Amino acid sequence: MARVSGPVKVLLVDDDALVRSALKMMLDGAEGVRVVGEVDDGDGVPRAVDDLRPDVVLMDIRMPRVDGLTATERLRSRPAPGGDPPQVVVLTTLNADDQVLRALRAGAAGFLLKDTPPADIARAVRLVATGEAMLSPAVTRRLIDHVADPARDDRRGRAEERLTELTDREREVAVALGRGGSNAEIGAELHMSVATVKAHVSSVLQKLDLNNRVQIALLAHDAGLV
Amino acid sequence: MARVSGPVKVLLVDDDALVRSALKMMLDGAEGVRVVGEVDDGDGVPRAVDDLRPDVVLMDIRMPRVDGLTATERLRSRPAPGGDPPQVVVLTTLNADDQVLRALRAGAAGFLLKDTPPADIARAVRLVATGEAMLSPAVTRRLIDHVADPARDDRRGRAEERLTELTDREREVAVALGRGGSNAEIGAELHMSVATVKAHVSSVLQKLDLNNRVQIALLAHDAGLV
DNA sequence: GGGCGGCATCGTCCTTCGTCGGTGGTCCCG
DNA sequence: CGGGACCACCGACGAAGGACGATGCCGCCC
Repeated sequence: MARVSGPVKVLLVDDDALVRSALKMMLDGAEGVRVVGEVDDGDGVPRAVDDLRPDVVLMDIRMPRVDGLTATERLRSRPAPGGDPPQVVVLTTLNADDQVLRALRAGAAGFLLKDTPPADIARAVRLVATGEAMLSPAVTRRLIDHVADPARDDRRGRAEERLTELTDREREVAVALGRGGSNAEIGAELHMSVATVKAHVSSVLQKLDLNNRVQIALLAHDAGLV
Repeated sequence: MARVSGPVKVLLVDDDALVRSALKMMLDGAEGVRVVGEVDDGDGVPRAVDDLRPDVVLMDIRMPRVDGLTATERLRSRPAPGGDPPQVVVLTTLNADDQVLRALRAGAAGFLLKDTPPADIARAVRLVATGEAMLSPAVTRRLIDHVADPARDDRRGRAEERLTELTDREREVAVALGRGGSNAEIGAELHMSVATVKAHVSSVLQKLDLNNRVQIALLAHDAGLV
């Protein structure tokens, strides 16, 4: 994250020469940004990065040989031959949930759709160079929907609520069960005989209206007690 | 999400009169935005929303009586007395992970830090009115780090990987187990005898080096196969 | 074709789980 | 004080789970 001064060095990765030249023109016209190289496929990225040391890589997804997501994963996870790996901004036309997530998990700091106005692309490049992040509004929307995930959230809410009807000891047993322990292991951990563990387990089953220990374990997980 | 034409109607919520008037001046000077009201605390929001029908609420977090997050939760979850509830953009000075998440889960479509340039605030207001979303770059960064969650992610990666060494049938059994089924139920579901289910379970236990069915169920969950 | 390895299927046998009943302890209420 | 409700604890026993071995089926490779 140690950027010094001077313009942000950018590497363009896109299989379409027209797109590349448009981006180059646009970015070189912008303040504080300079295009230092271009590559026409994901497989050329590592080499270009080593040679040119860009601060930011502007990466297309769809490319013939190695796609942009794979290239991003490789780039961000490799042993960094001298300094941090460059930041990656993915630039694509399509906005699919799994692609966004995969890109961000791979370490991308930006995800822009190709309808992004030129000024914003330049701005995104400068931003990610400082360690911050920028997404297209529609992508932001998707990401928010993903983390908000009402389904998961109220699963957890309900699970927590149900666990409150348990006694302390029962809850401890339930949590230990959530780690996958056998009755014997739980007994050892909580200093009680196997018979007692069973009694607690039975009580939990009855109170929560469940059929077997697996369901207790899953519930404990949903409640986030593991 | 049915916005018609005309300027976006905005309600300001902030306990500081100075901040409100600054925002009002700034927004009324901007294209396509009009401030239709101001409130000095979260408790006044429902009333103002009913009276003024804003498209967007610009909400501070820290307020004396009812804070902005609580107000957002109430606003977005109530039975919508006529049309969709307005979109909420949270506007605050501090960028804490739990606050961001809570706001977004409550239904906020924007989260801006108070150092956001005026033009961007107006822009964010127009954007969220159309159903998209906007976050400050630093907030985006946090959110990305949250979803990327290396810990969870490679738990899942490893779980998936380990499950590949199973045969199809074994994997089916593992998934059914992940739903909390007994051997008898699994057998009925997959048309095989209890003895066969047990054989598959045993095989899975051995291949994955686990001790009991609970651990299989948890692994299946980590892998996201439920 | 014979032999070999992997898979799905099942029955047998021991281990673990879960149910049932019971003890002692605390607290509270009439 | 006597009873009732709740809790933690335990033993015994039938039911489910899990280990093991066996069978038949396929595809593969000398």
